This record gives sequence, structure tokens and C-alpha cells, in this order.
Amino acid sequence: MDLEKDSQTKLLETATTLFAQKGFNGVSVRQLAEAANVNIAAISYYFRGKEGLYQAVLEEQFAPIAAALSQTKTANKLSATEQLSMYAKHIAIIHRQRPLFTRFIFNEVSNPTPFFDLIFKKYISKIFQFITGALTKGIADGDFAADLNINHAALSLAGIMNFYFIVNPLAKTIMPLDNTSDAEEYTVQAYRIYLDGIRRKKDE
Amino acid sequence: MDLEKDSQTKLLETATTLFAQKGFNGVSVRQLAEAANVNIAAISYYFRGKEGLYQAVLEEQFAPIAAALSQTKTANKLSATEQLSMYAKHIAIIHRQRPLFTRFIFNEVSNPTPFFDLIFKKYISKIFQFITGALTKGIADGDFAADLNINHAALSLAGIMNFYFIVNPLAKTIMPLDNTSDAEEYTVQAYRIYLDGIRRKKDE
DNA sequence: GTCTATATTGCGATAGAC
DNA sequence: GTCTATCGCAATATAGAC
Repeated sequence: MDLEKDSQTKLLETATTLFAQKGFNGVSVRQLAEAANVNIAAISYYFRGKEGLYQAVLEEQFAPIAAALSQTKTANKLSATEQLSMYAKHIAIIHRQRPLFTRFIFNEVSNPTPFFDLIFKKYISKIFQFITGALTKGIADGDFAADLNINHAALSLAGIMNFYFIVNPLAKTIMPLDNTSDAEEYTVQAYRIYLDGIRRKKDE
Repeated sequence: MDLEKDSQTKLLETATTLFAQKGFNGVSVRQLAEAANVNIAAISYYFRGKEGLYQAVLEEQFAPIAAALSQTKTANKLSATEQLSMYAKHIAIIHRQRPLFTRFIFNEVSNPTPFFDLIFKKYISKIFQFITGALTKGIADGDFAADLNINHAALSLAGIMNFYFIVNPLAKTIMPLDNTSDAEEYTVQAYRIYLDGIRRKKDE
């Protein structure tokens, strides 16, 4: 129960939800404190203010990314397709472990906070480089269509794999007849569509 | 030149840029007025306040969507592939006419304003229905793979077609070696990848 | 570690002069 | 149509009591 947790933990958990839903500018420290059932002064006491609390939330959200990136160092030996599959697999893992993760990314892209540059340099650009590296290798090996624009193809992959999670809060409204919606199933199908789409065709 | 435009026009144009970049909560009326080189009271005078100004910006941004949706009524006779191509074509047109359009969509998804429901019911759900309709038809006609989850496949298409424009402001940082990046080229390739990916395979 | 009270700043809006 | 001055309110942050 909430009542058993200390103020610091309650604040971090509540802030994760609220910041994800409304963005940094969309939540006030009063709302945060009230929702966490904690005195407003606790935010400064534990996190040195609203920005410090937000930073703590971000760091917690990005922890699985750091873990995933550390595994890519051994990916050189894998085929291009296996590398892309590795990306797809980690996407599914991260979204399962951190269901709100994409929302933080897109809040930052929409309305960057002072932490955006850090996140970007540390994580996002490395993910992008991993994908473009795999695509380059796949084209060189003859696995993927030779006329792909690599940067665009990398954005296509990121788009098709992550879009579901961006709009997930709207899914129930958007898909009234869908009672089987499942994140895992989405990533599998999206990745298959993408891989079939970039593959070198037989008549080429 | 700006100096020749009236205050109302200058406000609308400035607000379009600033709201797109920082979201509704991220911009103050003082910033708006200063950036537009207009007195702060002009916002209430012309637009009845900050929300009215934002609404005016939204309506202007969504005008091409209304035009595109009106054309889908005659799409019944087209094949499923032609219907999806129609969607892809309109995506390219809208992004060319309104480069900031996607940012408004995603600002609304991230941090909904009171206008979100209106936008959503009026436009987004109809686009989604158009896509799912085309996919259903394509599967029935044997054009697309029979085991597609239609709702997921529709989100995949929306994701692959629009992601580029969401992250476009970051493109230069993300793609340091790319000097040919072009929105039109992106949409063509992304659509081709998607279409090849959902197509019924020969050995099925 | 918690809470109240308050300091300070910035917000959106507008009355009323010009 | 434009501008100044100002109102009322909410924001973040913290000093100091307990």
C-alpha cells in the first residue's frame, strides 16, 4: 500500500505517472504533492525541486536503455537481420518494463526540457547509429534492397516499432472493436512488416 | 515583411511556430506578443485570449485534413492498394502544406488541451477508419496477408508514414551525414516498405 | 522527516486612456 | 486598434517551527 511507502518513493512513482501523462510543464508541484499524498515541501527536501524530481524520473525510465545498449557491443558478429531483430526484441522488452517510456521520449521531443540534450546524446543517437549500421551491413551483404535510403529506412523502423506506444492511451477510442490489443503482438507484426518491406526482392 | 502585416496575422503566424515548438503550456502570452511584435492586449482583442488564439491556429492547421477527408468519400471503387496509396499521397501533401502539422498532433496526444476531443472525433478517428477499411478490403481481396491484425497494421502505417515528421526537428543532429534528406522521398520509401511488408507472399 | 506560512515570480486577462 | 497599468491568481521554493 501507498501508506507503507516513504515519501520519496511515493513522489517518484506519482511523478512518473503524472509527468508521462501531462509533460513537465503540465504538472505543478502542488498536484504532484497532493497526488502522492505528501507535503509540498518534500519535493524540495528529497529532490531539490521540481526539475530534480523530473530528472530522477527520467533516469529511472532510461535504465533499461542503458542495459540494452551495453549488449549491442557484441553485435558485430551478428547478421544484419539478426541485429535488427535484436533491436525489435529490446523494443518489446523496454516497453514491457517501462510502459510510459515512449511518452517521456515524445514529451521531450515535443517540449524539450534542459535534460533533452543529455538523453539525446547518451541514448537516442546511439540507438539510431545501431540501426543505420545494421542497415548498411544488410545492404552490403545483399540482404536488403540496395536502393534504400539508410537514414530514412532507420526512421521508418523506429516509427513503425514505437508509434503504437505513443498513441497507446488513445487506443481504446481509436479501435472500438479491438479486444485483443497486445503490445507484444504489435511489435512482432510491425517488425515482420518492416523486414519483409526492406528485404531484397527476388527479381532484383 | 512583418511590418506590413496586421497584428492579427502576425499573431497567428508567430503562435503557429511557438505553439508547435513548445506546446500550449510551454508558451506564455507575453512571449507570444513579444515574438509577434504586438502588444499583449491584442491577443484578447483579436482572439479572446490565449486559448482562442490556439484554437485559431489549430483550425488553420487542420484545414488540409478536411479537404483530404472529403475526397475519401469517392474511394469505395478503388482497390485496397489504391486507397492506401491515396492515404500516402495525402500524407505527403499535408506535410508539405503544413510542416508543423504533426507537431500539433503530438503535442495534443502528449498534453491534451480542451480541443483534443474535437480534433480527435472530427479527423483522426476518420483517418484511422479509412485505413482499417482499406486493409479489410485488401485482405478480403487477397492482396494483403490474411493473418494481419488490422488495427495494428493501421497503426504501423500511420507510424511509418508520420514518424519522420515528428522527429524532423532532430533530423540534423540524428543524421549527421545526410545532406539529401527530403520529406517527399521519405514518404515514398516508407510507403513502399510498408506495402511490400503487408502484401500477401507468393508462397502463401 | 514533516508541515505551515510566506516570499517571489510569472501567469492570463482587461479596464480605461489615447 | 494600440498601449499602460494593474488585478487576481497560481506557480516554485524555502525558512523556520515542530
